Amino acid sequence: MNNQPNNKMNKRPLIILTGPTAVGKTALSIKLAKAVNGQMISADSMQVYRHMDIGTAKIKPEEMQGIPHYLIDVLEPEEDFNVVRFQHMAKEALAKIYAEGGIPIVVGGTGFYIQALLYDIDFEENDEDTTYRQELQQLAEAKGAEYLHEMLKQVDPESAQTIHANNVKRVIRALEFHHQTGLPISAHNEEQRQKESPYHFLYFVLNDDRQMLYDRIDKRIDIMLEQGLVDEVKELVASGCKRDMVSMQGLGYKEILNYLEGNCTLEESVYILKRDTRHFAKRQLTWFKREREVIWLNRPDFQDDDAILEYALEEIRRKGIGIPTND
RNA sequence: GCCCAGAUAGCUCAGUUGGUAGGGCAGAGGACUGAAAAUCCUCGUGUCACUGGUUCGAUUCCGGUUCUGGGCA
Repeated sequence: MNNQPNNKMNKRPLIILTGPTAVGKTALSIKLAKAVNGQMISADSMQVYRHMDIGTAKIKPEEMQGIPHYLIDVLEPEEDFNVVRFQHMAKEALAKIYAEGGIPIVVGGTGFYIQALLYDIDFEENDEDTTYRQELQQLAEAKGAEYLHEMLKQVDPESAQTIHANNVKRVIRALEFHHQTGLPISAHNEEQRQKESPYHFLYFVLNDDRQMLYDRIDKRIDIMLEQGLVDEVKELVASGCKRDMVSMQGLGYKEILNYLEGNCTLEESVYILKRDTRHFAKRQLTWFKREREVIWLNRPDFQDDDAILEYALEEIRRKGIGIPTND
């Protein structure tokens, strides 16, 4: 029955539990970890930051129920965070979990990070010298997006074709990549796309009816406000956080910041926050839809979380990932 | 009760010097390989309130009706 090549049997197990924001990943992840002897690795670009609890809907220590969580509360809001850093830290966590004989569960909604870890994408490490990037940024501001896109056309016409001129961030990265390696990023990406995962994995995506999801997002934001989101942002500002920091790009932070700076009323900023969070959820779903080998867990198909868990456990057993039984 | 102004896409409005209409927002779809909770792309037919009339033809002009604002008694 098992016609997988032998090397696959040597791959280490990895369980991913993701889905759009506010779908209920955290609660399910705890149940899953308990059933599987799992340990959490957070794939969330904002929950890494300390002092950002309410706006990121971060899991509370008591909710962890003793299950180790990696990559939560490990950086100060002033620090930069990105995929490469995530990849490093996540790999370290993986090593520890494997050493202890646990099963890693990657939980979080940042699809790009999950992909980077799952397929061990090579980002062609270079020193964190960002001067060229800054130069390009200034160039874009001074001469316009088209100008940069023209530059890209010269060195990497293929990328120029796929990357829209208005998408300045990606045009800059493509130029930077070429500047650092002398190679077109298009070729590099194509190469990475072929990669097979080094893990024996299961990729679960928890989803819900769209309207349900949107209602839950609205409700969750109202709760965040009640819990003191505005004060949380005020404190961050008081401790020196500025809007150009990576952490302050998080939903809930940049909008409230806008209100605190007097650019709009609180009501307006909450309206925008809800709307942009909905848009974000949609973008997350678009990402997961095109990922390979994904197992969808659609809430309307199940009675409750326990039913979802049962189904997920079945899949895990079928995949042959060891579930130690305590009974 | 009278006068005035409106009634056009889910919301908010523009427009048609009469030839059945379009922005913004919402919403939907997509891209993404060192900012990713970021960044970017694509998608708009709706009894133009209802009803008579004028007209080859009315959402557009005229009359009436209903509703919504505002004003006057």
